Amino acid sequence: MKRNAKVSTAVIRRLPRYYRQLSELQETGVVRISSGALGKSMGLTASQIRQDLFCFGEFGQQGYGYKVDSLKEEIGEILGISRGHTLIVLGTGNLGRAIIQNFRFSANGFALLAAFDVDPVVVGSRIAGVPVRHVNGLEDFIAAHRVDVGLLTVPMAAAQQMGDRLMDAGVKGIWNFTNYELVCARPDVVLESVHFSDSLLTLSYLISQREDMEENP
Amino acid sequence: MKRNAKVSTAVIRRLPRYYRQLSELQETGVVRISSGALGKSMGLTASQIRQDLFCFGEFGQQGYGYKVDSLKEEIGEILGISRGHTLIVLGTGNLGRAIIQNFRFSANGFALLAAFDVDPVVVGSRIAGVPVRHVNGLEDFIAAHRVDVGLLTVPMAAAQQMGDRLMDAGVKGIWNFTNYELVCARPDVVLESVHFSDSLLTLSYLISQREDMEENP
DNA sequence: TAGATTGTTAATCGATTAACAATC
DNA sequence: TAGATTGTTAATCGATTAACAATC
Repeated sequence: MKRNAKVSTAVIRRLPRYYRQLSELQETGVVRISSGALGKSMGLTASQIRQDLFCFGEFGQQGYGYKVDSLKEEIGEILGISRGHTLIVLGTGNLGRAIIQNFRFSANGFALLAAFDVDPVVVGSRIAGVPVRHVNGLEDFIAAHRVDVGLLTVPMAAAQQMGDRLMDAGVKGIWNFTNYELVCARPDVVLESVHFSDSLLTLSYLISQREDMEENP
Repeated sequence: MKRNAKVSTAVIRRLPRYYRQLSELQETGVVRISSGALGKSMGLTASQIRQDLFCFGEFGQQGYGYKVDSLKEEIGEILGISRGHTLIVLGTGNLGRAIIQNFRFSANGFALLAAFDVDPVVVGSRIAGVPVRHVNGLEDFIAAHRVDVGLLTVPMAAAQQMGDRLMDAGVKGIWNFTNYELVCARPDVVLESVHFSDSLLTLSYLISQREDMEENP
């Protein structure tokens, strides 16, 4: 790795896309790829890709391009996939349960240690092998284990309170799936939110534009 | 509305956030807000907010600010919330089921008409009141009803095929929750993807940066 | 070698910020 | 009225694109 100084969020947000695209190329059996071809497959320019990678070092060979395997590996390293990150899930409602059962945490370098809930019916059980504990024991658990991230799938009304407890207990990041705009005062905690409704409303806007265009062409 | 000519995606992505923030202010009983205060609560500058709104018209009053109610209403209108959009869900696995049961479609101006699956066990049943039909009848259903959006929660391997069927059947947009990078050749169809792993990997990167900083301060 | 493609600097473009007259 | 805050244009900043020497 090279300069790294102040990588823009635009670049950071593209890194996972590169990683995903390279994984798909790898599965398809593609061994090498040029910045031009990679860009075309992702809707980016060759320049942009070379500029993005330039933030982190030199990963290609002149006249040849990039080896899919090793570029994927390098980007995975940059993303911290091999750092052994851990997380816990707060809230085992439909969404929490779905994520626990479906999401390939290990493919993203995360180990899911436990889930937490208040419902006595689920506390003590396991979901896809993951033990469900009572939220009362949250702080003790975090103190006893290294927990990097807390995933929030609690009801909106409980989001801020649970987020605060996670931050106070010392997690490094919060992955927020509630539709609540979490307030995070601590500069040492990273907040990443997945807002389904933001996504759907964006789609709604774009569709509405098309509808208008069809009316007044 | 005023000029509207070429609104950048950066602005479009902020519109749902404005809408969400204004909704929260409304619930808190806030009646008026200035661009400065709204910006502060969202981590934006006053200038940026005024510039964003300027794309669509004049919604405030000099010396006063914006009425929370009416600004929310206006932005909702821009987003197309009152257009009576409709959607169907493809795939009633854990994630599809969770979204059907939890997501407030109507709060975002969408009506969920039906879900589709191949599993004979669920076909014919209802999930949260939504009828589950067999995928074989997909095209007939879309031909018979107005379906604006197809939500994809099918297995990754089926994503492209189902996406193509939706596009061929004439939906205006696809809301993709699979981790597959859908290829959308049609310029008249809008593609919006929610990639959980992109989000987690971004978080992973940012956490890793903090970890490095703590090692070499 | 010749052709291809990178790494990297410079030029362009677009988005954000600043400024301020208009006006509530 | 005086103070506040908008709408809107101009200035700045940052991200994307272009260009090209280096080199595989």
